[in-house]
Amino acid sequence: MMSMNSKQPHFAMHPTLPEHKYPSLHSSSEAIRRACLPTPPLQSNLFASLDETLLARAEALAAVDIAVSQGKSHPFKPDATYHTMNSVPCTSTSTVPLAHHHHHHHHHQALEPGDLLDHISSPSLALMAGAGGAGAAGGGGVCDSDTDPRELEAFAERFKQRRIKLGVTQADVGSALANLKIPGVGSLSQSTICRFESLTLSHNNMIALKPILQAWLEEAEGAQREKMNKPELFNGGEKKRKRTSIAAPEKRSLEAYFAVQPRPSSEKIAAIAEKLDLKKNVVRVWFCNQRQKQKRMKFSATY
DNA sequence: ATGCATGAGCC
DNA sequence: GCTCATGCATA
Repeated sequence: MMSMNSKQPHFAMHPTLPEHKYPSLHSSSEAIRRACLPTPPLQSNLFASLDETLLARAEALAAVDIAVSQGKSHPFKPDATYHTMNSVPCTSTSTVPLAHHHHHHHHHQALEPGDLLDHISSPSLALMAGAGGAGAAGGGGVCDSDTDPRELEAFAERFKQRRIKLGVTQADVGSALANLKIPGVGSLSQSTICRFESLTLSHNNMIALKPILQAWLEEAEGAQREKMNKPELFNGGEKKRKRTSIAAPEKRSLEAYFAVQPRPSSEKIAAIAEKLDLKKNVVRVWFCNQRQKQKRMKFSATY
């Protein structure tokens, strides 16, 4: 039990595993999905022309899309990307939570064919059968059932319901985590709690957060029971970041490009940025976020 | 609930 | 420059 060394400053997911997010079940389709992605290393040269073709087609599609959608041209300067961040770590007050630890495998731009086989080194692949029992040392051990997408989904749902029953908001949960005093665990934002409940996090992220939220839930329910038993004792009771908004027409174009080339080179990003009149960095980040979005559990259709 | 962004760690 | 975890701002 507890294959992953999930403890460490925070929770370090796959420690030394070379790659691979989806443990067992759907690893195959995941692998297939990735395998379908183009862009092997050498592609730059060999496929340069092909790429251009694809790009052109995407552009054409996008152009048509834009033209047809509405005569409306750029409603405003999308380039208004303010990095207006005052370098001051304003909210850092309680934001010293789980640092980001990634092991980070790197399929670079190429996807290892080994994806299909890498499960041979999977950590908790062993016994998946007895999923039911799930002794799961509540402490933090990660047993097989913890990596089962269905179990995660079920837990997320139970979590939300019990959280609501406790009359606690997502934001409350996030800040309350810091009181758990779990080494390496600080607070989390409402966003993250929300994403956990809606499964819009990566599979690994879900696995890492589950034990923490489970610990909070158990403690919160325990505390409430305490109150129930002794009601008498406990009665009563810089500049901000501006979010860039990409207009619908531009967004449709980006999606068209993405469908053809999810990982455009720096040059292509620049070209796209110019055509859409967006800042290059905005376009780059958009692609990054789009890729990340594809990896969210919810969209990892495989089970 | 979700779009755009930052930053860490790695290549 | 990428991935990944995460968050602020906002619809």
